[in-house]
Amino acid sequence: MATTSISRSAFYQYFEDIHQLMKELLDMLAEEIFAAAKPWIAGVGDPVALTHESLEGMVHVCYQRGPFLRAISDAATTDDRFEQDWSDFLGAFDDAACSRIEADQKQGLIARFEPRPVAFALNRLDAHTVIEAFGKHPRSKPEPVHEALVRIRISTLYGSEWVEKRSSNLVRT
Amino acid sequence: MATTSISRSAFYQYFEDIHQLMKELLDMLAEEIFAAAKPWIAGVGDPVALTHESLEGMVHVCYQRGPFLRAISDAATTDDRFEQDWSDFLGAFDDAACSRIEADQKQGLIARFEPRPVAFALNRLDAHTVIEAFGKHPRSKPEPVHEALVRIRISTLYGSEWVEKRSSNLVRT
DNA sequence: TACATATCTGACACAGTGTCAGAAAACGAC
DNA sequence: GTCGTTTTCTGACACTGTGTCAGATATGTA
Repeated sequence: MATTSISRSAFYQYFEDIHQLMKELLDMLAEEIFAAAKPWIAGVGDPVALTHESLEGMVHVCYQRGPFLRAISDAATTDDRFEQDWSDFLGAFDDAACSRIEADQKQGLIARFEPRPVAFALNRLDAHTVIEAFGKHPRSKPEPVHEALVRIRISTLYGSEWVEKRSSNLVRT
Repeated sequence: MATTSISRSAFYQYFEDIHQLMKELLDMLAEEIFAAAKPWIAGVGDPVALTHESLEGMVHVCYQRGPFLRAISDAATTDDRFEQDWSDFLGAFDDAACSRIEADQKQGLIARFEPRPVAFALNRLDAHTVIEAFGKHPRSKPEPVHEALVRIRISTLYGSEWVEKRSSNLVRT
């Protein structure tokens, strides 16, 4: 508040409390991130390419909004109510990733394993990697982060042979 | 303090401040976790088996100490000094994982990619998966978490073919 | 100008963290 | 036991962050 022109009291006329401020920021960010992740979540076509595309969008949004993302994630550790909101946000991604993995398993594209713990772990991977890499200035460069996330997700889900194939294709074109 | 028999003031005779309390807890936990992770970090032999062993130990320790781990991780988001301590702790793992990946790349066991971002991402994966899975009661079961972390790390580093091979071996024996 | 509505502010209350002088307890010598 | 010394503990205070509220100020309108 010290850096703004209005008083602390005036703030409470626009937001019920700090929790609600963070909640609205989270909702805005969630919308952007879901939109970016949509290709892999709901798209049709080569799932390896869709993974690449979704992670590219997700990394791009998080690179831009890094400090917001970090503030939101930090707030989740101090406010009991907001912790639930943050958990719901990540949980929605877990559900979506789970569904996609199950669908691809039925098509024989992904090996048969319990999807829930792997989806959970991969989502914590993405979330906390971008939070730590982009949350504080100076931020990491987005490209190496994107490449690492793509490599890990594709190796885990579709097989490591697709990682090198894809990168060599990209080099040739 | 309300749940203890001593006063708040007495606490400050044993610890300089809350930061120092968390720091000592972190140091204790770091020792346990480093010891558990040692096989893959510094061991010789089949790296796939060593990965499995290290993650088993790490998951076991974190399952037991989950609430402590979570408290420590949460403290890092509110205390500037402690944030640095936590960052150093994770950074030490990044360095160790980086070295191991580079060594295995020289031996041709791991594909040639930039090791730092992948090591960073895999460590955030492990850390925040166990924190969220084991940090709050009721805790998740450790076995599915371990299996997911093993699957992801082995697929990413040594190739996804080793995941199924290993699990089929384990079924037969 | 006068009234009504919208917006803002200072003062207060309460919780969390750290400090400090002095009280209480433990110990040792006689 | 009773001093004197050292260790340990406590209540009161100071400072910061969060939220509330009555009343002041600004804005719009007839």
